[in-house]
Amino acid sequence: MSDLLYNEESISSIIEYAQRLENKTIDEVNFEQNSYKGITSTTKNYIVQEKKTKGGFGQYLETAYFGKEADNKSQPDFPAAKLELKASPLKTLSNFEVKVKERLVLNHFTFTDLDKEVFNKSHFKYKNDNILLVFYHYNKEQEYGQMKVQLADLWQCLKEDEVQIRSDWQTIVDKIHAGKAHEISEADTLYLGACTKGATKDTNWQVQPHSDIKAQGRAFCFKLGYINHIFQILTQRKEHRQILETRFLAKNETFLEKINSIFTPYIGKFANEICKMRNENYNLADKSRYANISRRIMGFNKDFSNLYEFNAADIQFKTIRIEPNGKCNESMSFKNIEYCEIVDEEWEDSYFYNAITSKFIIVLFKRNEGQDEYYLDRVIEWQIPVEDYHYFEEVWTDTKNKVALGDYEHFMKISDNPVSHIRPKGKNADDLMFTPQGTQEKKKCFWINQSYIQEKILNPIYKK
DNA sequence: GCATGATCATGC
DNA sequence: GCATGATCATGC
Repeated sequence: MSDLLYNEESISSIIEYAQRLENKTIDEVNFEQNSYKGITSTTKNYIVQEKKTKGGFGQYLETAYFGKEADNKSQPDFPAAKLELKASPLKTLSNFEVKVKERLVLNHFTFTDLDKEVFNKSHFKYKNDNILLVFYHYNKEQEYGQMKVQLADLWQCLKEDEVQIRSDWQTIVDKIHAGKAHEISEADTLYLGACTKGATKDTNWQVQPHSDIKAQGRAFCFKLGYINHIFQILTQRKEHRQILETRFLAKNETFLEKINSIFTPYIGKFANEICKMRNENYNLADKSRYANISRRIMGFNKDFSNLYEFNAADIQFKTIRIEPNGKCNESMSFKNIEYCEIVDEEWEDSYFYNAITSKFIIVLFKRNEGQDEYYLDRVIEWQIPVEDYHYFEEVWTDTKNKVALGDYEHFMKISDNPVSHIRPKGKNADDLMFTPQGTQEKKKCFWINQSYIQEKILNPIYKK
């Protein structure tokens, strides 16, 4: 007890101790501190680093730095301070932007236990009220003690985002109450998710209280978009910047309510009329003009980073044009594939998985028979049905495998899969991106098939 | 008519 | 300069 370099009962003492790691590695700081105290050897039983596993850094942090026994207890890691310790790996993209690599897995639960809980006395709240997040640069070539820590700070999810976290928690519990634990999806919720565990996914089947159907065991997690948002917020607070702190929603207001109120004045108006009303330029040469009108109405900057809730929930904001017969002509594109990234990703931590399990808000512009111009028809919410995820996974896995093999010519086509395909998406055919092989290839991205958008989004609304 | 490849204004 | 969110153009 007494040889700890921090006070176990004090959140601020533990955080101060954790922040000594910032911009350093665990081994560096341990060495400095041991030298200072004149300690030449240690009796602490550090984890032997044989094989790097998921969670390995977190265990090393807990034992080698905080001097604790790694355990699986259901209480927070620092019980006296009611503080949970979590390590979150970072990665650096090809444009040098630093992003969180994986969603953050929190406590596991059984459906039977969770069925009986109320939020205020929930195990989730008990364990995750105060989380000390340690963000570190994951590098598979390095030992845990050599990986650089970038940021360590406290995140109090209920203090920051109580309404949404409560609502997400309740959404998950309500599915258990309804005997639908087997239908739980990460797309049901915005910040807090209920995720399956990758490795044991196919064997971990559990009973649920209100149905005989077995369901995959799950854990709470901060969805990838939310943990990235937390990382941005904490980084900005550290730099005393406050860009992201403006809330989009009033308390208890839903996205759809807020969005409908913003769009109401423009419903039924043609695109050029909307621009006139808003004193904006209407440029027919702009291929994204409908999307740009929608985004300007919302008051976004490009990546939502001025709108707290959009950023936190990683909302997919899309605009579709609909023809007089109720059809759309185009597939839907996503970000370019980072060839160097995808080969190291796992499906459930990939950008594309994150996108398809996010909420979609879709602005629909429509054209009637005899009209040349599209008018703003409505704004809808949508999410991809969980039973279709495996199709997206097939396309993603096929793409990852082909990139790993250096085959950039035979990605899946629109006719190869009912939901998704790969297509070019660059400035032109000379717009290239580096590959793991060190070569450069045409920029391409995942697309959701036009036929799938037609069937799942448009037919339910426009089919006569 | 549709699948596929190519392209472009915008905003940061 | 570049990613984004799309639409356009071509050829079968």
